[in-house]
Amino acid sequence: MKTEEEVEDFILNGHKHYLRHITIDCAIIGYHDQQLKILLVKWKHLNGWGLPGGFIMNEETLNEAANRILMEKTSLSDLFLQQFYTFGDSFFRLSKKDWDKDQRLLIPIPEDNWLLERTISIGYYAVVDFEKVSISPDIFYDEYQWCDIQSIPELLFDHNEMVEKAIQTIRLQIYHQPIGYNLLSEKFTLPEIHVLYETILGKQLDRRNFPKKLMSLGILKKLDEQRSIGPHRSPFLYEFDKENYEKALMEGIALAF
Amino acid sequence: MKTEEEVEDFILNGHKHYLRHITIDCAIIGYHDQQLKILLVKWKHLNGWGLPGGFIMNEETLNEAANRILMEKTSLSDLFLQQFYTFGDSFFRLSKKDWDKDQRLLIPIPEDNWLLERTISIGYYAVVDFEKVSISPDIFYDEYQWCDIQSIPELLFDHNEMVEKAIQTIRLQIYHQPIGYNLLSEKFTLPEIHVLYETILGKQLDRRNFPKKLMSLGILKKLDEQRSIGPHRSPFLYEFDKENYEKALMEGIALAF
DNA sequence: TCAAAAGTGTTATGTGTACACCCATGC
DNA sequence: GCATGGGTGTACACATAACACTTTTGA
Repeated sequence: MKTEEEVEDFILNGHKHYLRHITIDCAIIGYHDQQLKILLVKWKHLNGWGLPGGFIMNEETLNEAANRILMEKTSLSDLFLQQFYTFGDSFFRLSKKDWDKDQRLLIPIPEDNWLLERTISIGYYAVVDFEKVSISPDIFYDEYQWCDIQSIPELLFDHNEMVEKAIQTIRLQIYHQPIGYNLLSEKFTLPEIHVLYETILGKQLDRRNFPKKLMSLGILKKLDEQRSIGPHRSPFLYEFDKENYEKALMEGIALAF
Repeated sequence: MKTEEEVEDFILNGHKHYLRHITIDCAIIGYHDQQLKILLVKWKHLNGWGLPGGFIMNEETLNEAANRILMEKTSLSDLFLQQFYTFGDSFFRLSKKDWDKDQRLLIPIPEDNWLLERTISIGYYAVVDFEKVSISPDIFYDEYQWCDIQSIPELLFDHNEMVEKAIQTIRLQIYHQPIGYNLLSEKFTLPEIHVLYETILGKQLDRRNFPKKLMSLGILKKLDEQRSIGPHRSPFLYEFDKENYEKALMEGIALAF
């Protein structure tokens, strides 16, 4: 959606192609270099920050919609996307949207437009390498930022609650969901995956116990290669044991409700 | 909704009072006398069984809607209701509803009526004592049954998937959510809560380890009373330690996403 | 030879699991 | 006294957590 005509059509006729009252919002957690960040976008006409989101098309599954929205915002596809909760209880979700009249959209949204109706939002999360993500500008969002997870500002609507719940969920699922597939190269060293898990969990993990745990879960396979990393001892390379990880994933899905 | 006029108004004007495209379906698990059952209703005009459900009113939170729907179907209130997943990916949820033309409703549903639109459904579960539930007949459901959890027939739409996921969730959350508050009288014996947990989990639990676990979680309080149960030793009475259970619940909510 | 980073094993502690015998009650 | 069901404790296996020294590498 780039041109003025497309936006006008979306505002006036979107309700013919998208389901009303339902949105998907994505908590896109970015990891790079021992930092955990979340992708925030600035809503042009609202002058505030929030999560990227969108509507579901008539002939699209939820999963497809979440992937499409993620693709549109980050240009990444085939990520591990996970539904974590559906939000409809907060004060902001109870009434029609009373958006700032001082809208800076190309065309104003008419009163009683479908975009102003009350929405229920389904939350999905993804964990990505934020160095590899290129944000596509969108007509509704004019800025974005990777915001440190520790210092999230006040967000629009109930998006703070969403972020909190997304991070809780990721931390609970990290040993049973393939978080990490998209963050590490195919072969990686123990220290790499170690700091990744430390960063996501927000706490230190013992350097000797950590590989034991991963090995006992059977999701890691030690390779016979080492990586040369300068004036230091060469660490061994590992890869995910796909077969076993799939199995853990199945049990994890049972865990994930 | 009882009279013909009310139904006609619901069909023709419901979209003014309810959110379109979103439903709530309730997996109401019933327990009594070591049996686990699920409440199924027969949809009059579809000639098939499914879960009771309903739409969300314009000014209602999801939680309120789920409670209202449960109240309407079971006449029980103040239950522990828990959202467990939102369903929108199955084949049945992708297209408009192509309901049997041979409708046995009082008035036929017009083509392009809001009730025939595609819906996303938010699943909630509750666990109740099925002996204490009196089902209110509904104009859309003409029969109901408490169906044994082991032998669930083929249900309408994706409701089999919902039931499965609901039971998975309950089993995962049983030690951290106040499942049981509504099933046992205020004071109960160890054997009573023991068979309850065995029934829900579908497996045997060691009679000596089980109380240890509940005690170590701190959710149980032993009382100084015993109950006389005929020609046997009198079992001690217990009650839930409300304060500690609330605390467990808080952590459980974090667990429950 | 030095600095930086990787590798590795043992012990203590707690948690989960398996298991069998005695006690109380009413008939 | 007997049948029925309730109550209790111990031993073992396993997982988790704490902890420090040695090896490799390249400059």
